[in-house]
Amino acid sequence: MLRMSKLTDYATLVLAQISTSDGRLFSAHQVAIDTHLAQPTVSKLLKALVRAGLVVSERGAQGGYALARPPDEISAAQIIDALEGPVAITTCSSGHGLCDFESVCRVGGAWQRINAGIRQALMEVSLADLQRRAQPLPRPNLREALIPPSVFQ
Amino acid sequence: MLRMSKLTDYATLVLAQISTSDGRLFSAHQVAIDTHLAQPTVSKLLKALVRAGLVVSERGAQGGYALARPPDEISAAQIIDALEGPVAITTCSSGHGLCDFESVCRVGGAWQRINAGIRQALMEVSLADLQRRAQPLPRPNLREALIPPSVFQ
DNA sequence: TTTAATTAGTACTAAAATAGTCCTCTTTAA
DNA sequence: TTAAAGAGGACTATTTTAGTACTAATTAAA
Repeated sequence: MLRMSKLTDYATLVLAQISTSDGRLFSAHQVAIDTHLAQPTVSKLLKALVRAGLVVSERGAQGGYALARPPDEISAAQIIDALEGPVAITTCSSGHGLCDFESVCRVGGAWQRINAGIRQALMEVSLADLQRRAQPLPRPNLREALIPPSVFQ
Repeated sequence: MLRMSKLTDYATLVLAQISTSDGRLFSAHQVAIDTHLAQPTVSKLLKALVRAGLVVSERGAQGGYALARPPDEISAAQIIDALEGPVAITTCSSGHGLCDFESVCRVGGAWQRINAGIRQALMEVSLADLQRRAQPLPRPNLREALIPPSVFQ
């Protein structure tokens, strides 16, 4: 189904929520209220987003979270990576030649190259884009992604 | 992780294998041997591919499977759909407004539109493309997918 | 007409991934 | 000193996915 996990979807909501800050920090508690997500889930998401560097945190009373940089400098690919690790549509595309079927595989790296194309397109979509309703998003050119480099030289 | 299931990956191998036919039918048994996949798995895949109309079958002794049409008329999107149902990267993007968070959702249909862009790109990639090693693949233009239709009128 | 090869359909089981929660520790403002 | 926060990790339950098995239907050929 080529799907993203629910948590990544939630993370987008969380990021969009804290992007509305006027400079103050958002506590996980407040974000949970605003997004209607359960607080433990929100905490988990925010911790992952901090680890990925998309969000900064301050500990202690009056602590909380804020975006690490403006919404137009946070890409959809980074959001997905933060929650799920690098985008990879097949087992072998995330691996390093560990595929059992390599000797008989007739589809070579095609899915990997498709994956790279999608990933590149997702890098060009920002959180700001995601928040803009009915706004343009890049459509990956997967066919181009399969053209061997020599064609361009 | 935006991933495809293993079975979809296998299905690509299976399709590539039967595309080598010189007109004869491939039995599930033979495909299993050629691809090094377990036969029950191959059977399951082929049944799904028949149901999706990508492959045709003949029952009975000497029966077997063949591609329903040439490899360049079978798209990557169709292969994924056959095994996993329509591509949808988030729960809400596959649904029909059943999302619990709709009232507070600040990201509207952005992921859905990204999904549509990826899907469109995958429709432009054929089985023949997947078999060609190091060949071009369309890269979806997701940014364009987010442009509201009015912009084009 | 019988048999063997072969697909169709469905149900089931086991394994893996995902979602969600909880607990303990650390930090910091009041 | 206390209470409000985040950090880190462990754990459980649920859902999804992969894989297998069984039975029925179909057809060529002996």
